[in-house]
Amino acid sequence: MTEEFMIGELAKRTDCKVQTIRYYEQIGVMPPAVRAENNRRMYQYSHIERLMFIRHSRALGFTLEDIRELLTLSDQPDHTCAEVDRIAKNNLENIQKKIRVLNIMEKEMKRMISKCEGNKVSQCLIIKALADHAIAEKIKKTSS
Amino acid sequence: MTEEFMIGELAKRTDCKVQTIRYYEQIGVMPPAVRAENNRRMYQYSHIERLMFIRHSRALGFTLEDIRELLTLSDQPDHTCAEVDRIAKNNLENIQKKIRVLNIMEKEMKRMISKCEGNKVSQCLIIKALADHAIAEKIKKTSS
DNA sequence: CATACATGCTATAGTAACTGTAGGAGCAAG
DNA sequence: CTTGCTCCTACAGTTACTATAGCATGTATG
Repeated sequence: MTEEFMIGELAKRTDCKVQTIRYYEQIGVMPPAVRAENNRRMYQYSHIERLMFIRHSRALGFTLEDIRELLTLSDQPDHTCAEVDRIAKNNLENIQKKIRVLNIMEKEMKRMISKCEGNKVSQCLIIKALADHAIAEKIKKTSS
Repeated sequence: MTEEFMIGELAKRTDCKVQTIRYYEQIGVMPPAVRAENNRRMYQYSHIERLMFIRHSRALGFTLEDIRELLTLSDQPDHTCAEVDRIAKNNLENIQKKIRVLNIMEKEMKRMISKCEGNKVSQCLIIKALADHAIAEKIKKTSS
């Protein structure tokens, strides 16, 4: 009745590497797989769903710790989703923090590259800029 | 004449942890420090410069491998700075790639959060979105 | 002079999220 | 019967640090 398949098939259907699936099982975000007689992991559709949830969440920047929590919460249908909301908002903030830092980096890199005129290293303005400037503090302020 | 100081002082003056300096020495981006009689690492002003170069470069997103190359190049004043340019441009591209991915993540996260109305987990649209949507492919396309 | 505290040393493990490899077993096709 | 594919376990490697253990040395204070 319920279609069963092995790890390679699950990997294909979720575009996730076999080792990654085994890793997820090991750290407990995927349940311990039921084994066939020959010791091979057997999966069903529900595992595709769960793994998809994990991969989508990862693609959105959630940590595996976040995902562990989200999965626990999604198993408690009557719980308020305030926790879910908190985790999601926290993730959004982290993303925005990274964007702010990267925007500064991008600006600085563009500035440095535009100034360099392809001379010798001794006159290279990129090298000079790296030795001199105070970008580190800017980023420190921004990311806090 | 030339002022000498120990690792803690170097750490303070560069805002870099002591362990990080030792780590940089270990992997060879900082030179093996000259040791005092009591085996302690002794530094001079030139080490501040070099370490600053490293920290600035790291703050701009260069990898330690990039930095290793940049340092080698900066020791060859007569070499053209074409290589420096290439490394810098590559770093800029990596930054821009990350920004593109993070912008998509941000948009998706905002959309998800805005839709959720603080109900029960069973109706939580964040959980539903994580189970369903196809953000992963978007990001895959973008980052390539 | 004794003691406490700060700083230094080495060596090793831990972090995040995988990815890759070694070495071996089972199974189908040619 | 051999080739090739997939599966298994267990462990090492990646990046850039950070932290810890256990010990030695140096300085300041009572």
